[in-house]
Amino acid sequence: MDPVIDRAVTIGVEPVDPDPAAAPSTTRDRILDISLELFSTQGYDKTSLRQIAERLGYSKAAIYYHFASKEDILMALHLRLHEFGRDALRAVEDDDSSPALWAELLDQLIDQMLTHRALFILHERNQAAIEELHRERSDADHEDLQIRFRRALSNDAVPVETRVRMSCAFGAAMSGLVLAGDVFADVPSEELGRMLRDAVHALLGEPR
Amino acid sequence: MDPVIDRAVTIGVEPVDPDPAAAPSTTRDRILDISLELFSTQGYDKTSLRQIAERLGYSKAAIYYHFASKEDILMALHLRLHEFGRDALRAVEDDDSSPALWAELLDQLIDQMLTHRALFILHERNQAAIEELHRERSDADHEDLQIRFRRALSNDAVPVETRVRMSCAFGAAMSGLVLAGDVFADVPSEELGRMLRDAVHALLGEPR
DNA sequence: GTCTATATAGGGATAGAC
DNA sequence: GTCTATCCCTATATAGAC
Repeated sequence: MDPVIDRAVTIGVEPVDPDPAAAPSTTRDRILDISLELFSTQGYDKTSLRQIAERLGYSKAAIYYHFASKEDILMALHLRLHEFGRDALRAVEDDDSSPALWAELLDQLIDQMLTHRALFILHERNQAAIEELHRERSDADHEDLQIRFRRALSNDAVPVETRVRMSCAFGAAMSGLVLAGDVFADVPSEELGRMLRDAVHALLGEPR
Repeated sequence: MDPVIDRAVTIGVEPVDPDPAAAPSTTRDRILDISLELFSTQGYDKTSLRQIAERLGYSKAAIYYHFASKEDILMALHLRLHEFGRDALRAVEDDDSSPALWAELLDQLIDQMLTHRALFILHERNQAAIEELHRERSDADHEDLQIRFRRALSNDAVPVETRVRMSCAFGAAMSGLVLAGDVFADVPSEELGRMLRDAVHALLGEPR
């Protein structure tokens, strides 16, 4: 039984950061944190394992004890986000994708975005790499958030005008990630969150 | 005088597609079109020159006759977008970034986005690579659109609430690119454009 | 649990024949 | 204007010592 295989294969979602105040203790978590930072700033493809290893203080090969591949690191980070999104997504059910529910969903998503900004930026800036992830591994029951969002926007029971509005509301909520880099960095999170929710409701509030 | 160097260095913006109906005649244009397709679907980093050469029907090295590097291909595509954006950007001046002007700017941008969808998706999905482009080459007078947008959003003369709204409006206008892949593909462009403009004006129209 | 050393492949890029 | 052949480098990943 090679312990390397034993651990590396285990990339399930572990409880995310039991104590956020404490610095990451385990090597595995440190790898994830360093990777998150590098991936979200330089991009996944431009970041090499050598670079991660340098920051880690260990050798490159050490990473392979904790992760079976570079992609597995990305996958672990992706699952983190997925975990946060799952709660928010419970609200929106397949048969009822009303604007009201959508607004509720976005409210929660805005909170998640503001508290886990780096994680969202990672996804925003590395869409190609993330999609590649899904293409290769039809990962059992792990159904992607993006797919479920798209399904909601495809629901023919809802008029197109409304669905476009829903899409716009999503774009508005996430707009901080795309264009504005750190433009609104010094605006307190609560305040920014309020403004974003206002915008979302301006788009979805009165269905007309 | 090596003709290779002579041409490869010339990556200026040439008149984009004089006759859109005709298939691209020059090899250079074919390279750009193939690259645009591959870059925007698979991502810039995941696309190799070998792959482009295959589709082209030529050998890998042939590409180097037309472009000095892989990055130069991306740069040429980036300049295409830049050209389209320049017109729209003439409206928004540095000293006056009012919501009204911003709305006007977005109206034009929505049109550009709908007619040059692939080009926008390329930028949306390869932000990391594009930024790398700017980091290396401080390309003379070529000032990036993104930077100018950010400057407008940083203008302290405008209250934060308004600026966040402007950011949201931008996100709403571009929302089709991010989440929805081809969800609204069968909605006619004019109709979709109208809906998007509606959303933008809902966010910026009545300042409160 | 971490390291060294190494294998292997694929990438971008060059030189020069045709 | 296009192609072949080749170089060189860096990246991921493996084997196995400590």
